[in-house]
Amino acid sequence: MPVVPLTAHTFQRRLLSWFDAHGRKHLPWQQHKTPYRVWISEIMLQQTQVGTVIPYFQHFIQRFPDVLSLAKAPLDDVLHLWAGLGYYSRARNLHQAAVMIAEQYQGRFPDTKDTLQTLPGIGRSTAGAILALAFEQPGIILDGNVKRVLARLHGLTQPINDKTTEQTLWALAENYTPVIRAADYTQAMMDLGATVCTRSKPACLTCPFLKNCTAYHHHLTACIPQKRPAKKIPTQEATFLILKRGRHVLLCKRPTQGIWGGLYCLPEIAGLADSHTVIQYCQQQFKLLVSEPKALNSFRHTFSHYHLQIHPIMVQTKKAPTKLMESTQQIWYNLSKPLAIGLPKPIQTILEALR
DNA sequence: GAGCCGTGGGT
DNA sequence: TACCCAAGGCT
Repeated sequence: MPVVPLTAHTFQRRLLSWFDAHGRKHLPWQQHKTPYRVWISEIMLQQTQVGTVIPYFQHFIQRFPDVLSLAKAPLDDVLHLWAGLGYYSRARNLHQAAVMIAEQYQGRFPDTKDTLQTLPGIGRSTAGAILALAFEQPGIILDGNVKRVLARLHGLTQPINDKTTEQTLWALAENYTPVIRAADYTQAMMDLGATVCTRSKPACLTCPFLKNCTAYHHHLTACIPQKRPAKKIPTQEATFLILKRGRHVLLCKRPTQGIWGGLYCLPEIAGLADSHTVIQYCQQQFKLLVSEPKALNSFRHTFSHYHLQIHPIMVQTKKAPTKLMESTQQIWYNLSKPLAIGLPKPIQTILEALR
């Protein structure tokens, strides 16, 4: 039994019919749809699951309901609402893009592909998504969902991240993208990938393209998309210093580049530091005399490209904070009155335990 | 262009 | 446990 061929027009018609019956239409960013809300959701959804994004989206929109409110806000406020979501360059880029829209486009959201792609954080696929979802233009998306659907439909067994495979997929995505109902089509492709053509255990028997799917007919569904060779990630160790003065804890702002860029963190000593090293460090870095350090339970935090074994160690000081020591780079964080700043997830957890 | 950039859920 | 990877983009 051969695979039934499919024209672009038939694909569109059947996908849209499926969407009308089974698509998602009640996600928060689909209500009161504006380019701004679509943009925020698309950035949050980069490499992040829908269920994780929803509460962040609600809080973010409540605090920054439009581009101008976002542009006017301090970056620390933005990072505060982003804290825990990860990939913090997204938040920094979002803020910078909001400033650009306010200053260069008079607060009017850009509506062309090329202009959108000049904004930091918006690449080819996100630009296509915004065009389609917010402006009903035939923007082309190629995210993980679309790649999986198209690769299976066409039986592409090559590694999904190959350059040539990528080009093939963009061409296929363009071929299928309709001129009308661009928003529904785009949402439908993502919904099909997210709810039917899932990575594991796809619901092929409910798929509108069952008869047309090369992967299904050749029993290749489980092999497509082919997973890239897994690279093992290294483990690093660091000592995180919990430097307490009464109800205050010392936090340092991290540099913009690198992990947790722009967020506030506990002072960090590379490797596993012993008591003597910690006392010496406090004296040299902060001019503080501290009590005998007390090591807390070590735990592991995993990033996208390495593990970090964290060794928290607590010390106390009685010295009053000086004006010299308080700066935007270095703050005494009041455990009883949390500031609106960005804190990495493991730091949130540690501070929470101290409350 | 390959490495960098977070976190949580699924298996 | 360990590994995969999710509505990617930037350098």
